[in-house]
Amino acid sequence: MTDLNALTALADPTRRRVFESLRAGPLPVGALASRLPVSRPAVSQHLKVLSDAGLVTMQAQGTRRLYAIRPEGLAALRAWLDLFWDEALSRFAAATESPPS
Amino acid sequence: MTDLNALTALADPTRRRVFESLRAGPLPVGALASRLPVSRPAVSQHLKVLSDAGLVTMQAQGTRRLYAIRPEGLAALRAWLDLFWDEALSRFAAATESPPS
DNA sequence: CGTTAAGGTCAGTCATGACTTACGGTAAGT
DNA sequence: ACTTACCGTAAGTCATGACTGACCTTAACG
Repeated sequence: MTDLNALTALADPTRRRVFESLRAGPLPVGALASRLPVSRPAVSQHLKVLSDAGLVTMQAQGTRRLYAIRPEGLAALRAWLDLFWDEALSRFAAATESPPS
Repeated sequence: MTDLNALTALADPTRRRVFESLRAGPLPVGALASRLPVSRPAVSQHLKVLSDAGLVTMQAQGTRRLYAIRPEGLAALRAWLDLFWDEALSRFAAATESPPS
């Protein structure tokens, strides 16, 4: 079984919100927590999971920690999805060449 | 927050194995259960979740139920991923046009 | 019809993990 | 040095959900 830790990391709704909040650009932990309905430690823990999954990067600025999205972390997941996607396309192509009798 | 039930459905490891086992072609529940380290009821429940997420289809054959992959169920997830992917590409393109001073 | 094969559903158990409060550590401001 | 802002970690609580065994239904086969 392929292990896609990016997938399990993004499965949690609030963690996905953290990830999506980073789309507009890097943010410190406090700013993230203020936008979300959970406490700051919770956000910290989510960021750790995302970081371990290679989905975000951290850059310290004094006591602030700027977190940013790391799109390459999605590569494996994308490739896995394309596996099924391409298969569907080839099946469709085969069906087009020899239509059902 | 975008709700991607396909993502949460595929987050579970054994459920992902069920889904992957269907890549070779449609299979009845029993055949799936025999290949996996869980009981048949467990597989049934996983198939229900996958079905609710639009990831598999069911076709009855007597008392047998043939389950097959439904690739369109992955469309929303793929589109969501491409959101971040394209953003990364455009950022890279922008950085190429105006390199950091 | 009885029997067997195939599979969905129920009820209950158990572990994983998301969350909070409390605490400790570090950097900047006065 | 004291204080304040910012953040990570520890410990503990609680709910979600994955799994199993038992039960029931439906269809094919003798």
